[in-house]
Amino acid sequence: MAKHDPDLSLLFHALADPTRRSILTRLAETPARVTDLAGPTGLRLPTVMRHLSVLEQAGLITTSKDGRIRTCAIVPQALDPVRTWLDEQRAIWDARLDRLDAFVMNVMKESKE
Amino acid sequence: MAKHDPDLSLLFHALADPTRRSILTRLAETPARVTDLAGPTGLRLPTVMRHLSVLEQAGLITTSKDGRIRTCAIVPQALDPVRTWLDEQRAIWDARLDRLDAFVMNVMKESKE
DNA sequence: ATCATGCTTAGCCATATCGCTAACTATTCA
DNA sequence: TGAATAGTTAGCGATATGGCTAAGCATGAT
Repeated sequence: MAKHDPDLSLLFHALADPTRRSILTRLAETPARVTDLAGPTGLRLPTVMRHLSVLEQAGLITTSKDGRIRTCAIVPQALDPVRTWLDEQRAIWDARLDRLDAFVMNVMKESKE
Repeated sequence: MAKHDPDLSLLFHALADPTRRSILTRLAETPARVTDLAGPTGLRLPTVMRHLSVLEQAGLITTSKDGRIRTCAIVPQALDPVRTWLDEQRAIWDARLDRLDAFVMNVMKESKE
């Protein structure tokens, strides 16, 4: 069985949370402070901090601190591995579509029990 | 903040595990029985079963039982929402790239402390 | 009828996740 | 200097995750 990129696990896991996806969407608009990000979520600061740290460890955002203010911004190319994996899978999956179609037909026939 | 598709959470979460991605890759080759999938992973059957159930709930695979044998197959279009989300994000992220570039320059300057 | 095969269920254990509060540090403003 | 602001750290509790074993239940072969 194929070896699989650990980075992909981090990325997918980071993207699996709705709050984190909101944060990303918000950051796509413009960089923002931690407090700015906490506001719309209705979550407490430490909670948001943790989400940010997950996003940062996955490489999806960068943060930098100026005085007491930490500013967060997306890292656009961070989604590239995900896109690549998706493209690879689509290529393989589509290549087998004919075989799969036959199988699905079989399944549908069988599941009429 | 935008509302986010719960299906995406299921999909991303299902994809976040290397074992599950291996299973998907294996299934892309050809449909397989549960035992066939368990073999290469080195995991026990109940463990594999759980992974399969996660994949099935995310809509990534279908399974059907013929006699005592359960056969699993990928659902090719299941990745579509992921791809759509990725495309949307890229559109937004790229649209802000100019602004972001300016910000990143700023960050790099600041982080030279 | 019996036995092996293939899957399924129940349940245990260790760890991770996601939310919180409380308390702390560090900056900025008055 | 003192107080407000922005973030951080520590740690709690409930739940989810990912692995396992043991035992159960069908089905297929002898």
